[in-house]
Amino acid sequence: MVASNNDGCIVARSPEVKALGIPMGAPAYQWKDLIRQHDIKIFSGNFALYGDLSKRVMQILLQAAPTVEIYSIDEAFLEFPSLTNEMIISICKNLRSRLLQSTGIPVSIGIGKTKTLAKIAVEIAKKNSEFQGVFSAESDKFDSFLAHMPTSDIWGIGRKLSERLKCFGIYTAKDLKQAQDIIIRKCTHLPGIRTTYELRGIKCIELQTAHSSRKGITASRSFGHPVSTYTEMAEAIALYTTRAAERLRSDKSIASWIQICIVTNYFRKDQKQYVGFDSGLLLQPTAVTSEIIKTAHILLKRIFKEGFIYKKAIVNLGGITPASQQQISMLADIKTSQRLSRLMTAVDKINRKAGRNKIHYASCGILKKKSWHPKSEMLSRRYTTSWQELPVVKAIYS
DNA sequence: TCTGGGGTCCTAGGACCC
DNA sequence: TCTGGGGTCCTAGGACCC
Repeated sequence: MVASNNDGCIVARSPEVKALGIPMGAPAYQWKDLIRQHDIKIFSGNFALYGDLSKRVMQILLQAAPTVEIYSIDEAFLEFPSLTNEMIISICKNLRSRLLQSTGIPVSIGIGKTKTLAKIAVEIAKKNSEFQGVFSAESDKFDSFLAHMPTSDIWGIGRKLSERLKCFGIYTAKDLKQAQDIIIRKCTHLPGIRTTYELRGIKCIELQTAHSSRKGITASRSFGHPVSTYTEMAEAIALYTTRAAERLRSDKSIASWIQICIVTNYFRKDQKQYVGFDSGLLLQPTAVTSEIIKTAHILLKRIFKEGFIYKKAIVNLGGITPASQQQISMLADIKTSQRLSRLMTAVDKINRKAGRNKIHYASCGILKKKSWHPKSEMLSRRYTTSWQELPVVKAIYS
C-alpha cells in the first residue's frame, strides 16, 4: 500500500490489499492489526519516483498516436481516427508489450468510441486477466459487463449522483444507458446527461491536448506535530507559499491574489476548534516568492489566534495569468521587480540542481528539521532521480 | 496517539448594467 | 395605488476526478 502525507491514509492498494477489504482513503492506524497480521508493506508517498516513471511511460504514449491527452499521473487518452476496432486492438497489444519492455510498468488499455466507454473498458481489462490487459467496448461481452456495473463505478458518476439515480430505479450502467433523457436531466443535470450520451457512444467529452495552465494553485499540508505558536505557523505559511510560488513559476505564470487558511484538528472533539481564513490582493501580480510571503504574513497576523492547537495550513494562489502578460503597476519599481524575477530564476536553477530547499527564505525557518514537518517514515528510494538512491545490482559469478 | 493533497466543472443566486 | 424585462459577471458551494 502507499500512504498519504504523514503516513496518515491509505491512498493506493495492491489487488491483494483490496481483497482484504481495506478501503481507499482509510486511515492507516484503524487497520493496524490487519496490516501486521498479513505483513502488508506500506510505503510513504514518493512523488519524485512516481513522477519520473510516469514521464517515461507518457513519452512512449505521446509517440504512439496523433492525439494524446495526459489525463493524470497514471492515465492517458489516445485517439486513433479512422482505424477499425481490430486495427486499434492490435496496435494497443503491441503498445502494451513495448511499455512493459522499456519501462517495466504493466498497463491496462481500454478501447471505446468515447472517453467514458474507454474508461469502463480499461476497468474490465484490469480486473479480468483473460483479456491480457487490453479490452474493447466494441466486444460482444461488453453489454453483460454494463449490466453488472453499479452507476457509481462510471467515470463522472459519484456517490451523490448514483444515490439520486437509485430513486428513479437506475442502478447499473446498463440502466443508465437505456434511461429516458428527461429523467437523467432532471436528477443529474448536464454532467449526468453527458455521461449517458457517452455510454451510448455519442462523443461529448473531447480530448484535451493543449496544456492549459492551472486556474489556481494550492499548497497545503497537515503538520507532523501540532503547531500552536505564531512563529511556527509563520514558518509553515512561508514554506507552503514557497512551494506554491515554485509551481507558479514552473508554469510561467503569475498570481494576483492569495488566500490562506489555518485549521485545528476537527477529529479531536475534545479540543477547541477554529478555522481562520483570509485573502488579499498582492501588491501587483507576481511569481516572486518573497513578495507573496509578505502578503501571506499580513493575512496570517489577521487570522492567527493564540490558544488553539493547529493541525494544518493551506495556501492558495489565484488570479493566475501568463507571466508574459504581466500588467505592471503604475507605482511599481520596474528595475527591482526585474531584478527579483532574475533572482527567482537563479534560485530555481540552483535548487533544481542541488536539491530542493538548498536556497530558501529564512522566514521558512533556519533549522533543518522542524517538529511540524510531515512524517514519511516508510519512504522508498528515489531510484531514478537521485544519485544517492540508485538501485544496487549485485552480480554473482560462479 | 494516529484521520491526504491537488485539481476541474457546474449551478444558483447576488450584484450590477441599461 | 400601481414598481419590468433582459442581460452579464462573479462567487460560493457542491460534486466529481486522480
